[in-house]
Amino acid sequence: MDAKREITIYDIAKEAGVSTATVSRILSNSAGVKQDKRERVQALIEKYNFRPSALARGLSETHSKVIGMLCPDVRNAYYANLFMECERTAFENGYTLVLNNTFAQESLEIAFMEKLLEQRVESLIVCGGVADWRPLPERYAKSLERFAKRVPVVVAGKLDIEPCHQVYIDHAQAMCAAVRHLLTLGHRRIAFMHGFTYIYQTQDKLQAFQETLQEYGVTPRAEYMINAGEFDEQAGLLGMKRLLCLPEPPTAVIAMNDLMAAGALQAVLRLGYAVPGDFSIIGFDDSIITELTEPNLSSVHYDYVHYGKALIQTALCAMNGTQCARDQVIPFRIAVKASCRKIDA
Amino acid sequence: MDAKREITIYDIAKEAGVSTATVSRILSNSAGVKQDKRERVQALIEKYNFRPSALARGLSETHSKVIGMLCPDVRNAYYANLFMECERTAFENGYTLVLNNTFAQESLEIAFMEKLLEQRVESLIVCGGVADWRPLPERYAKSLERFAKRVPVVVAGKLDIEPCHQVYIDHAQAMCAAVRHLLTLGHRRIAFMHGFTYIYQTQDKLQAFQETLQEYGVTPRAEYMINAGEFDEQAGLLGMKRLLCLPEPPTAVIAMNDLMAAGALQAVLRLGYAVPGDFSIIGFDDSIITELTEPNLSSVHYDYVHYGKALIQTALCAMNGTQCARDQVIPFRIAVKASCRKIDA
DNA sequence: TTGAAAGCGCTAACAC
DNA sequence: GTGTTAGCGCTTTCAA
Repeated sequence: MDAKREITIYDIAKEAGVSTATVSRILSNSAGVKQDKRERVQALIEKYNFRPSALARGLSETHSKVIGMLCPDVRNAYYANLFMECERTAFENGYTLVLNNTFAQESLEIAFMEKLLEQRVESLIVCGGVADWRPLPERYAKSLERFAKRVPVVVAGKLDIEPCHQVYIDHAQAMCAAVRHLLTLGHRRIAFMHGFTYIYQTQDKLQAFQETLQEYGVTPRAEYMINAGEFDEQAGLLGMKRLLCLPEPPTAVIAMNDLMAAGALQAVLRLGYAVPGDFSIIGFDDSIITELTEPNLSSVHYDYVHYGKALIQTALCAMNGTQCARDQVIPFRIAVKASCRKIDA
Repeated sequence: MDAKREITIYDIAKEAGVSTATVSRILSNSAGVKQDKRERVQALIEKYNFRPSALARGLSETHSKVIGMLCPDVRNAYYANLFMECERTAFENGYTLVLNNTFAQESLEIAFMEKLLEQRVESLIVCGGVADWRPLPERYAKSLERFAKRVPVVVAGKLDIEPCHQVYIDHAQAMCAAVRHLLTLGHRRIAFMHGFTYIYQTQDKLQAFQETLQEYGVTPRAEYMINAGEFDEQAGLLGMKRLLCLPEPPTAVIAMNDLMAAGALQAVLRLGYAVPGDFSIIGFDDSIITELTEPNLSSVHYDYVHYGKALIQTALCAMNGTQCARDQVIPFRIAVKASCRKIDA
């Protein structure tokens, strides 16, 4: 299995009695090859199950036909969705998408970037991770900047590094919509449960949360804005417990994402309360998680198909030098499910 | 950004006044290069942020340092877990893992296999998808067999294609454990909700389910073995509804996976019953899903770290010709959470 | 310790 | 239409 050399274009050419150029032409399906030769070569290709080496081809054509992608953790449904959709469009365009999980560790992100650079990816898609931190670590910014000088990088999120393209969700607007949704349902005591504040999304949402409330004449209360630390279900559960202990608990809570919303839901149920009977909950991402809990969670929905497509298409454009917008905003909408109810004011 | 040629080893060699061989030696950190040259070259590498082309290197060394992986859908937590762990060990060993989502579509799987072949992956990890079908589609078997003739393929599951290695869970034993767990809790009316029966896991579990019950003097009932079609939460929900309509519903149900278990849980709750008060539910995979529902779902747990490591290590062994077991079984255990309770017989 | 040069497998001028 | 040949960027003998 090991000793045997891979069969090459030379072998095929020789046995078919043609030149390698002819075989190459047939491989790339270019016109101008006599039918008989074409058939003879095809037969040989079948016979030996010959597949041209992408390495050699890439070296020769000086392009790898691969796009790199960085995300903190595909186990997170949000990134899994993005990856899927990106892979789909990349594949449709003849590209391979190589994904790396960075766990939002700066050194790992940089290490993967170096590796992707060596692999001569023709573009890089950065989803979350250190790119979301504010302020941005200097070393990271430098790395990304250097990367962007060689091949286009498009960020799924906001990132003001000059040469990077950005495709993102307007979290402020999204938060605004979520708040309004709850206000419309009659809620006035609304809480926002977030995670670490060094993530720009947290900052944007936090600000929009307060502004929107004020806009509608509701004074934001400090005890209703809680930092749960992490962004997972455990944090959501703990955070919600804290809210429930308040002398005057909120009637509705907005969670930073579905994972935290699911945790919040558990906290409520465990204490014997009902959702949406006693408390309304809404999350962000509208991932599969919203369909797994009872009740199903209302959530801010993004069009992942569109999102993924935009990411890759932007990369494609940038790669072939076509003019394309440096910024793109992905629309969202409130996916109303069963976790929020109308209350009497 | 586009016109500029990538900097090469020649550029470095020239500017440093050494040969490319010397630069190459420095890149691979081989001994026997004078300190001064080494430093000069290093400086240049830094200066230009030079990264050797993996394409050229792969072509020259005739190995790509990449391993391919096929799975139906990373949005499924089970595959996401596997991928993560595989990526980790692959990376630790200097390999890149390229994942493709095949949606369990035969033609897509084959298309991706061809593509990976072209990329000269040094090994292939196949997780689920068409490989789980029984009988195995002939065209697929042929493709896989041809692939395996070139590079080692290791399957995360059972697959009796001669040259493939297998790392899998003993689903029969796992089912047996799940049944015994419920029997021990006093349940006698136990149901099993599965999906399509053309998946070998379904067949194995179904058989073990019946055998184990019989072994313990419980006669399996046809109406307690339901085929819900798909393997998702919707199927679980519908299937559970059917069970609840039975004149004599089961007191416990085993779901094919956590997704279906979550669906079953919803069905129970929506009809006003309690879990585990009125019904006990247990799933398979022990994915994050089990932590998102209330109550948390008991589930059959696999050690994903071990699983992923075994997959890659097997590939690594096979690649360098080291002797290694063709079959490996991954241990499991029952992760007891809150969805099953003891009942009086 | 170092360099020259021959590949690795493919593509794309360029010539016929 | 088809073949010759010069790269693509790196590694690795083989000599020096």
